[in-house]
Amino acid sequence: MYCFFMNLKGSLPTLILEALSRGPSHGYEIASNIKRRSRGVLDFKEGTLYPALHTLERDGMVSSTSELEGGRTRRYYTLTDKGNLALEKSKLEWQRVSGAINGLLGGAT
Amino acid sequence: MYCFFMNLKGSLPTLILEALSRGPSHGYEIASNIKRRSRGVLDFKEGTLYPALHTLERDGMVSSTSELEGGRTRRYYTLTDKGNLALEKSKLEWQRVSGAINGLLGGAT
DNA sequence: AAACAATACATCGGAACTCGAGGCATTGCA
DNA sequence: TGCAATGCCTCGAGTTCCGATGTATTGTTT
Repeated sequence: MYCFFMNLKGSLPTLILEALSRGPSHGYEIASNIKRRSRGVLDFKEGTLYPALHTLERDGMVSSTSELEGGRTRRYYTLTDKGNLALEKSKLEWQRVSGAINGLLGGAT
Repeated sequence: MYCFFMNLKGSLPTLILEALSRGPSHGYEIASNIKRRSRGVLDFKEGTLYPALHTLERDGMVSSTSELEGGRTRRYYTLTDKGNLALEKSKLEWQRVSGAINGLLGGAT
């Protein structure tokens, strides 16, 4: 049964920032939170998530500290002011674009 | 001012099929209709549109006939039954995914 | 008449996003 | 002992999209 993916390229950075706006977190936790809170609809893989986190840090959207907890290495990410600003902008952009698509797919003229 | 693109990878084929569900049309007209009906928010370029149309035809979602009108060559595309089915599926998928993102960006738990 | 925008098609290279596969290591449960 | 879950990472491949470029006609403006 043919169906387009609707990958929503570019939504992951925004979703990561949104997750971090609730407080510092680490990669694995961010991914599982997005999956859980979307009831499994949004399920980004590790090969996508970690590079995205690195890019966000490179661009100053998040900062990170590596910590050792219970034998496991965790890299905790924190939202920066710049990242918070980008989050707000991206939320508006999402509303703008998804609203437009809804208008077309919903049947508006 | 940093802001993520929200390219919405994969939405163009669905938008094309939706445009064709209103009747046969040609590439240039499909693009301008999407732009006009979305009030400029959705503005896919030619380098994106024409390859997408070719892929849709290759996959049997649309069929085309080349016609000469007023000196201009126009390739008219028509939605096939397969394309119509894919459109319905993709609409549901869009609601599923965009709804999930709305849930996260809107502040739901 | 010349210049230009709009219409109309197409292809190509590069950038960006995502996945799958693979690698490495620890904890905890069966 | 084996296996799932946790936790990090990288690499290659596929897909989408844009910008640039090319070709050609129509209609408007200067």
